[in-house]
Amino acid sequence: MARTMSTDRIVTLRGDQELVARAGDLIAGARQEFLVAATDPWTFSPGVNAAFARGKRPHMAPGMVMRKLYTPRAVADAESVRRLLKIAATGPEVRIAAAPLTHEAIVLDGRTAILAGAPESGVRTYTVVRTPEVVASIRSLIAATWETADGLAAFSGRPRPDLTEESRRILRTLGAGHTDETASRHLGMSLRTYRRRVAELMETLDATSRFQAGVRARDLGVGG
Amino acid sequence: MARTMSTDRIVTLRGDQELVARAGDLIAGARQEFLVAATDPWTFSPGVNAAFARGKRPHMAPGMVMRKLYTPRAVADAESVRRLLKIAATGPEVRIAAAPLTHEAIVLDGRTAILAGAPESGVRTYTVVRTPEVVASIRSLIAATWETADGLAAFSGRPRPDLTEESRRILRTLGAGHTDETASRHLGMSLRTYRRRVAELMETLDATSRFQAGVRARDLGVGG
DNA sequence: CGCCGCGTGGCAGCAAGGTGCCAGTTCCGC
DNA sequence: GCGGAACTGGCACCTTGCTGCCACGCGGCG
Repeated sequence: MARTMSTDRIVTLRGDQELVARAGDLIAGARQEFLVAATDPWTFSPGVNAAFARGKRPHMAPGMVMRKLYTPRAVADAESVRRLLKIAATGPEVRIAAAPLTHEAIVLDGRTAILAGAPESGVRTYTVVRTPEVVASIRSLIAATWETADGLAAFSGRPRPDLTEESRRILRTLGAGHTDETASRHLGMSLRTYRRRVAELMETLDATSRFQAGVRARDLGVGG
Repeated sequence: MARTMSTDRIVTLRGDQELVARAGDLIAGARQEFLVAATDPWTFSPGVNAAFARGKRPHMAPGMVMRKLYTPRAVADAESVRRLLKIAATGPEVRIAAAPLTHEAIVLDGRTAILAGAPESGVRTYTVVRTPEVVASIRSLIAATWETADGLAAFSGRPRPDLTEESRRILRTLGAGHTDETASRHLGMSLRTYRRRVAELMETLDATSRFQAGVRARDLGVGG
């Protein structure tokens, strides 16, 4: 029958100090998975960065999944993008969701969720949840948003390579799924030259496999 | 200081009957907003439809926002799409998120969340949450997923393939530009199995080259 | 128990992709 | 005309990707 949860499964903390004091070790103790969803990397700063400063930082162990999901606000200017790229360089994956994430959320190892609430009379509140169903739901929703979010690359202001008409034609034949053999004949050039073109294209697309090249090409709007 | 939530703010219900008995009025009582995130319209059926059958159905009042968010599985075949279109015709907005929503969630008027958990010994459990921060977070995440989800119109044509989590992982490693060798090791499977998976994936993507598969994968929002 | 179906992994062999090398051609500018 | 840079295509060789075949292990099922 209906069963009320034990009270320690959900706790509200008031202010950053209390967050650090009560949840710092929790955050640092993440082992397999560390998910963050927030508007930008500075939202949590007052509290979480204070914790991080004391070494209470989740360790980037091998096999650890560390994902940070932000809103477009996090890439509003070039400076912000640079800071994000620096974050990404230290290990975590970073993506930008199209929609605003008004409430920051952290999920630790799929077992604990830390949810930021609106400030009450100037003091930020944080809710620590351990109820399995609730944490699983939040984790699932973050995963869904993550899935449709763009990688940082789309925002790093990397100038999109300007492709010649021939390059576009080659990308189209590649996208058509032909073999190099038939594609080259179709384009009226030798196999050798065709492959040379493809190699050059992959260079400009910064791709190391044809699959990756396909993804990148699609991002540029060609290939389909 | 730390404050433990009052115990009635989070309750776990066991089984559909209990859901109907204890939360039926809650669901029917939604006035401004009714959000559902689930894999497909039939996941909740045993419990919620039973409640609906007794007239405990949220009323489509003017000004009421009623949104139903499903996964690609909900539009896996033409029959399912038809049923969804019928649902949409009665009022609610329906969208399809690219990613799997493994845990069903309902949010009522931004004040109450009902989260489905995994069945325990055959009995489905539902967790009713009223903690404001938790509900607000879940609502925000559903909104973010909703924002990037596609309308039903995009699917009334051909059904988009329903990819498993493993498939997504494989597409991501492909998109990362690894060789099969390193990719398979990274995913902890043999080279042979990895290639088998890739072959299967290319089949479902209807691609004849890896480049083409990359393009198709990008169209589905995975691989980057 | 044996038998099945099923998923996995190793191996072999082939197909496809990728590249260094060199010869031939074209198109400059001197 | 001459030399050289730039581009092309053929050849050879290697890597990578792809798949058929078979063996092994595992969980039902009679």
